[in-house]
Amino acid sequence: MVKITDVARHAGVSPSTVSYALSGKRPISEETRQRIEASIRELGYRPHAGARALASSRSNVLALVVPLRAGIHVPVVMQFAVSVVTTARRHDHDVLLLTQEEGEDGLRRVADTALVDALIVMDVQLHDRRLPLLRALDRPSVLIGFPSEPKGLTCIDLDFQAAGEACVEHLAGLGHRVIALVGSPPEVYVRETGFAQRVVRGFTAAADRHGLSSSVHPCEAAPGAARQVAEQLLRERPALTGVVVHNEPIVEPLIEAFEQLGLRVPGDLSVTAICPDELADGTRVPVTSIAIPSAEVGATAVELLMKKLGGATVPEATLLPPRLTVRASTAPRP
Amino acid sequence: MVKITDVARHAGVSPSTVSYALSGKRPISEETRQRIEASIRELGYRPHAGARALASSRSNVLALVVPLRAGIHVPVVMQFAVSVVTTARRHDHDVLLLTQEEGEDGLRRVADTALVDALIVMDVQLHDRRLPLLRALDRPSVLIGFPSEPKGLTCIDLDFQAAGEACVEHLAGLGHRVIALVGSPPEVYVRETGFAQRVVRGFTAAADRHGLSSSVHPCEAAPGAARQVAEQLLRERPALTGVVVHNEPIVEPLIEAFEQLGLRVPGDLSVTAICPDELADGTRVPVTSIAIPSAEVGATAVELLMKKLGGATVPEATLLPPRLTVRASTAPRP
DNA sequence: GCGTGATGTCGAAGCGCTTCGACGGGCGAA
DNA sequence: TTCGCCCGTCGAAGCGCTTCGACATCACGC
Repeated sequence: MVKITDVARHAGVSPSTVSYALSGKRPISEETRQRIEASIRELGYRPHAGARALASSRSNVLALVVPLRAGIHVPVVMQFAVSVVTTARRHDHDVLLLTQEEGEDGLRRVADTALVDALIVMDVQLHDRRLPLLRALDRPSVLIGFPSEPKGLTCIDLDFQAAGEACVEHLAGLGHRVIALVGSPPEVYVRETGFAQRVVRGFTAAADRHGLSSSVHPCEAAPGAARQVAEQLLRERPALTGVVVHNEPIVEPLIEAFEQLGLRVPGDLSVTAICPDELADGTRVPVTSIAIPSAEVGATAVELLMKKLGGATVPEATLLPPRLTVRASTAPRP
Repeated sequence: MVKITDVARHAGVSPSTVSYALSGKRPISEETRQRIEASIRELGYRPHAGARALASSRSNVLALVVPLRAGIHVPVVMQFAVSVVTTARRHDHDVLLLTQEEGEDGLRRVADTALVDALIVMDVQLHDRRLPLLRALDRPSVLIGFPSEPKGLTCIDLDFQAAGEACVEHLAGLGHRVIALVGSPPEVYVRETGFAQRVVRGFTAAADRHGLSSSVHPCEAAPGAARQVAEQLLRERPALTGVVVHNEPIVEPLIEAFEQLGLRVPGDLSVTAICPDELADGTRVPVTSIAIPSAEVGATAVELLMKKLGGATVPEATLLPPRLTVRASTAPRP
């Protein structure tokens, strides 16, 4: 293994000079730097990560805690993770993957052993058990999702309430007067994941504001359940012309159910969804939707973390504004 | 931060004794060990990862390189990753997440800086550009998938050839005489990913062995393409009664296409697939399938790596036997 | 001509841990 | 009784890097 002393000798300088040339923490003459860089290339020098971490008390590694639970849309998690890794690399950091399963002990472990400099925690619940620990830890963290009490933490997510509102605005703008929200499975609300309730809140508030008749319907993430909800809606709310779906797996089945029940989309019924773009684009009738901007959330989370590592203070809450993409599933009220 | 000298002082022993008590590399009297463990608990001691890595030249971190490419079924990757993390933790290791995008430089970087002790590389192609590097690296690695020349490497994957065969055996056992394989998109074969060809080979060999009439049809991963293939099959091979699908996204669309064309599954047509169990179970007609055992592959990959790190030699090729689960989509020939 | 402040470089002291050689005491074999 | 050996423990020497203080050099203003 070639080490910093080898480079120093080869370049005719002291090890500390090499170190400073690499880190830029002290001025080094252009000429010396050139010589050092040439030596580094020639010898193929790579600083030892452990030694660096020990001496500088910075590992240049971020922890990413991913959820395992059922009901989480896996591609979104993956996209998020990839975006975190990519952005972290841009800041010369690597990413350690942890699973929810490891729980608080896992967080404590990687933080206390100085394996990581900072943490990103996905799928934060309203009353997440990890919150006290995250507040107490001596390393910065960023949470994806909003707990009920974000004081002292840094949180980021899509603004789900605004997303719910935006869907309603869009439908209202098209003249719809009777609308429904087909939501996530009941357990998601019980679990207090926050974002599901926020959609409901935004949906209801906007509907009220526009004087629309609205209703909310939790729904299991299975095609059969979608069919049932569709039937129920036709039965109980025959004047319905607008639907907002916040439940990835049933977007397509729900539309099909409506069509099999004789409603054309968007001819008789307009449908909008809050879901990843790939999903909205991949259905037979492309769906007007608000994207889950997982890549953007991931990148922003890393940027926030970098600022915190740099000693800057960042806002406690970062809400990404929803962006609605109009596709083929919505039309003016018939 | 509490360090090993603090523990040593508190327990009335020397730092090296604490170290040996922790690592078990030298005998320590039961009594002393007890005392040390008590001190560790009381002080909340956690060894510094960087210091440990520096002194022992073991970071206890594994690199996991995940693919990004389109056409890869994301949930499978995620499931695999989770399984790797879980198994690694069981061996007191952590997992660093790398993306394919980083390429050879990324591999070299984490290996040369001693950030990781070993590597797991997913989605290995037949003529993967990373192979020479992996062979040359001074740390062990395990590949998921088989290159054309696995000499000097350690590879593991589902035995896709046997999987193709098993599907045919199943259909043949049910009396089917005319069968077809609906495969992956053409570019997958061009890309030389190996596993797709292996399925074809197994399929064809088994069909020949049983004297069945067989054909192979690459297919894009889109519902429209599924429909086209279905029509083509009905037109060109009217006696067809058995189909093997190796293309996750179109399993369901293909079955639907057949049914819309007037064929009942499994009444008129038996369908088997090679796909994740969740997918096979989630369709309207649950599909008889051979699972992609991602969790098992991940766990086994880690175990192999641990053996290699322990100095043991492991087989170059590990092929996981296919397991066929009979569901509702196959029946005896009408 | 001299103090002053950058500028560029060096040497040495750690960072916290592992590991090697050494050593004292107890035990069985001779 | 003595020799040798194993067991349990200690001290010290690193592992490869960063960083702090020191120092020499040079340009500048007065």
